Amino acid sequence: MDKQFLMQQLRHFFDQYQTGIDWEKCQIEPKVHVLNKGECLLKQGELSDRMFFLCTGLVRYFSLSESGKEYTQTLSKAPRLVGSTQALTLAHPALFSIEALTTSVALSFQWQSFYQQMSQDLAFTQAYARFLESIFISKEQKEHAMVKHSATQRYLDFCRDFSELMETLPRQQIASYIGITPIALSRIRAQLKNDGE
Amino acid sequence: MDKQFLMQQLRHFFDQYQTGIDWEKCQIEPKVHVLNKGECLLKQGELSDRMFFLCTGLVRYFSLSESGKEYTQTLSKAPRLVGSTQALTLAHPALFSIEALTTSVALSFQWQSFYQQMSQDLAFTQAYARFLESIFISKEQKEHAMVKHSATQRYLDFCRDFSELMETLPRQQIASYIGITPIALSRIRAQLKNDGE
DNA sequence: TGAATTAATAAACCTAGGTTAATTACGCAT
DNA sequence: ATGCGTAATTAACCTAGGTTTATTAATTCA
Repeated sequence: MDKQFLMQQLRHFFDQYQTGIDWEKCQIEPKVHVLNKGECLLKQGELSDRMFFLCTGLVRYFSLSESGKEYTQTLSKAPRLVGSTQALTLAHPALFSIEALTTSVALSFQWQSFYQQMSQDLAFTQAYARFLESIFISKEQKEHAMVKHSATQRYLDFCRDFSELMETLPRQQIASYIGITPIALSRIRAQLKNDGE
Repeated sequence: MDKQFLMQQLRHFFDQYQTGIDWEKCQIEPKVHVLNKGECLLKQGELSDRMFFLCTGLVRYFSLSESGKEYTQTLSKAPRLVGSTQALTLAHPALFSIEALTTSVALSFQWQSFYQQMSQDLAFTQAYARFLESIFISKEQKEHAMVKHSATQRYLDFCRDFSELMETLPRQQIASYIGITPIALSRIRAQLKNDGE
C-alpha cells in the first residue's frame, strides 16, 4: 500500500469537515497497518497512544465483560477516524477492542502529534471538532434506540441501517450490536418470519 | 445578575480546557436566563439555534416517548455548556428537553456566533474540542454502565457519583436516569435495605 | 389546619429477554 | 466425501424489571 495514497484519503476525510487545512505544514508521520479479518487495531485493557484512520475496510468496537458477555458498541466503515478517545485523552486502558471485520487498511499516528497538529492549524482543529460532534450525535442516537426501542425494533433498524452488512456479518455480532444474545435474536427472527405470512 | 460576571465564568470554563483564548476579540453576545425549578432551557421537539452556558444550578436532559415513558440522559451541574449538539449542528428538532432542577442561571448565544468564534480563535476551538471529547467519554461511560451493569448496580453507582443530589432529587428522576421505573427502584431499595441487616 | 395533589412503596401478575441444553446446519481442512 | 469445529436454531425454564392497582407518605395550597 502506498503511504502517500493513504494520506491522500486522510486529507480528503478531514477536508470534508472543514476546508482550508494546511497539509503542507502537517507533521503527522503515519504508520501503515494491514489487518486480516479478526485482527485488532486496539485491544481492550491495553494502553494506546495512537489514533487510527481506517482507509479501507470495516471494524467493530466491542468489549467483553468479566462474565464473558460481548457487546459491540460501534461499527465503523472506512473512511473514518477510529480509536478510543478515552484511552487517548485520559491515558487509560481501552474499554474495548477494535477488530477488523474484513481485510482492512489503516494509518496510525501518535496522539501527541495529532494534538500538536491541533495547536498549529485552526482548520484542522475545526474539522476534528466537527468529527467529534458527529460521533457524539451517533452515540446519542444509539442511546436513544437502546432505551426506547424493543430488541425487535432495534433489529429492524439494524437491517435498514446496515443492509449491506446483513450477509457479511455473523448473527452473533448483529445480536451483540443491538444488545441481546444470539438466542434472543433467533427468536426474534423466527417471530418476524411467522408474522410475515 | 451581572452579565459581565457571568461572562467571566464562561471564560473561566473555557480557560480550564485550553489557555490562550483571546477574549478581547470575542464577539459572542449572550442573553441571560434565570430559571425556576422545573422551567426549561430547551423543549423536546423544538428547533433551537442557541447554545447555553449554565452558570449556576443544575439541569437534566430528558425525553418523553410516545407512550409517556421518561428517560433522563444527562445531569449537568454548573459551570458547563449545555444544549443539543444534534439540534444545533443538524438543525433538527431537539430529541430532549433541558429542565432546571434547581433555580439556575444560564447564558445563551447563537450557534452561528459560536461557530464564528471557532473560525477566528484556535485556542477557543481547541477548548471546545476538548469539551466535546469529555462529553463523548461520559456518553461512552453511561453506555457501558447501561449495558453491563444491573439496575441495582447502576443505582449504587448513582449513589456514589451523585451523593450530593440524593436528597434533592426525587426518586422518579433517579429511576429515570438509571433507566428503570420508579416502582422498580422502590423494589431495589427495599431489597438493599433487607440485605443490609 | 385540613383537603388535594403528587411521590413513594407494596403486592400480584406479566413479559421480554437471559440461561441451559440439545439439535441442526454450515464451513473448512484433510 | 468425511469428520470437526463453529454458527444458528429450538425448546424449556428462569428472572429482572415492567404493568396495574392499591396503600401510604410527603408536599402543596387554600
